[in-house]
Amino acid sequence: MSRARDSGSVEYFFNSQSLREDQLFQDMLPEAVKAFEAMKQIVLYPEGSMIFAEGQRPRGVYLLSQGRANLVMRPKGKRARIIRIAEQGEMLGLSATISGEPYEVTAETLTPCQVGFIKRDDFLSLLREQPETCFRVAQLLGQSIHESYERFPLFDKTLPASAKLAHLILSWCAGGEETDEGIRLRLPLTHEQIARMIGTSRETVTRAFGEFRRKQIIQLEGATLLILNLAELESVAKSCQRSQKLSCLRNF
Amino acid sequence: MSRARDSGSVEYFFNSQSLREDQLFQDMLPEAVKAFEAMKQIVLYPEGSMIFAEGQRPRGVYLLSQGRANLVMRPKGKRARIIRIAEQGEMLGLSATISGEPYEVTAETLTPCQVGFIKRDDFLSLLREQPETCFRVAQLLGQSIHESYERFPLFDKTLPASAKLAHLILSWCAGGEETDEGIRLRLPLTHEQIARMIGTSRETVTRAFGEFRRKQIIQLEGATLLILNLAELESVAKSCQRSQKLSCLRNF
DNA sequence: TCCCAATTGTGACGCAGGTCACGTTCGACT
DNA sequence: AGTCGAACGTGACCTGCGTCACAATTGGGA
Repeated sequence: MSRARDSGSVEYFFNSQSLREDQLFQDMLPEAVKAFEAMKQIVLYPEGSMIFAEGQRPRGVYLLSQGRANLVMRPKGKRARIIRIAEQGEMLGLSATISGEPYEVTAETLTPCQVGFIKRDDFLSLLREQPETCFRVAQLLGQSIHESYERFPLFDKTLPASAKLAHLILSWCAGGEETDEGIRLRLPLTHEQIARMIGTSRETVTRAFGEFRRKQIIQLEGATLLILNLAELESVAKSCQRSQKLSCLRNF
Repeated sequence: MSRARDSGSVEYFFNSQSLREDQLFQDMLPEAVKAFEAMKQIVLYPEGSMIFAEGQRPRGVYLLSQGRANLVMRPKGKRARIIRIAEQGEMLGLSATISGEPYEVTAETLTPCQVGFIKRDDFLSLLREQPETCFRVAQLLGQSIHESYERFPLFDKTLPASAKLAHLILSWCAGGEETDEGIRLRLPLTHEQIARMIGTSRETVTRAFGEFRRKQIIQLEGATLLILNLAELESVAKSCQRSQKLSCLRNF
């Protein structure tokens, strides 16, 4: 598929900090880790295949050990909304597996993926046998809730599209590389994908990028993004929607 | 404040099913419940006061035993967005208390409230002592994640306002009373509050209600809402945004 | 090297809905 | 019953952005 947007060892910056397998293993007793590994079975998925779909009864948790996957919601009849892009090391389907509710999102592989799978029953009984692990999982779920609230502005209708794009870019900065010109980072996403992450159209994303470039806020060279004016970007992100121009004028 | 919108024994239908104290107690060992109760301290909040604010380091969990509270996010400089209205019996601040992340939302009392409070350290050590409770809490968090994804359409910009209102109304139906005319339920919210739940303006809510009434989908008498045509309401909720009229016409 | 499909860039147009400005109705309290 | 503030109802206007259409790049494979 496509141009060389994802060639090489791309590192994503805006992935989940919490739902990572290593987050779970850290602090875990060695034998717990061993039991965990023992019940894990490895499955390979080709690019573009579906790991699970929203609405399905939860079969268990998936550990994305290799590859990258899209987490989307598809309100029927509409373009799928990208909730998040999951990177290697993440656990998928955790909340559904624990609560027994259906999977909330659909996971589709963006690259060939190697995935570890643990059946729901096995996972639950492991949690009951290992209170430490169970506690850790509860913490991870709590963090994951926190992260979804942080993503909230991206879904907020009342923000103008440029503010949402600014928000998204800012969320990537953490993983960027500081230079004396500004923060430099790789941007291995098409405008189309970005549009589906912030709930807008491809053209609007293109135009917003153009506007940022004109304002010297960012600079683009291929898939490399250079943030020249972080402060201004932050102010755009906050820009509290519609111009109050009119109200101001009226005061005269 | 206000007209008699909330006089009498109002029952809300669209509250959380998962973050309820009784959900937690169910299946809990009697002594666990007792330990739980023992560390709970009761606090009274007058109407309009704040229980906790988004961004604050978590002090502990709050059990809303009497009264009603607003959970809002306030992107600074903008009208607060109502995430959910919490009813008596709900636990607030659970995910933040467990994960240690700051509270994600602000909780403000809409009526005088009686609230039980458990300090974070106490709560955490209780979870470590009682694996059963810990497991139960993890399940509740999972369910709570599921519920937030269900609320997702309300935040989706691409849906027209009327569809989001329809969604919201549908989420109330579960608690309604079946009659031969349709589902009857109390609607103790102002248009302004509803607007802030679906991210639109007060006027738009008023107009959407008017449209539903004209189409004989609903009927309003004071704060009582009668749903005449459930099927039509569902179809409005799904109405997949912008009219494709133009594209259709072009086919000829 | 050339070609081609996938991306990016840009203008034109239309409309949903935010905002303002009013008028109307409701219900609580005196 | 009269008053008054809150909530509801409605028209006018304007803007952001979705959509369509088409041009200009870009980079990987033949």
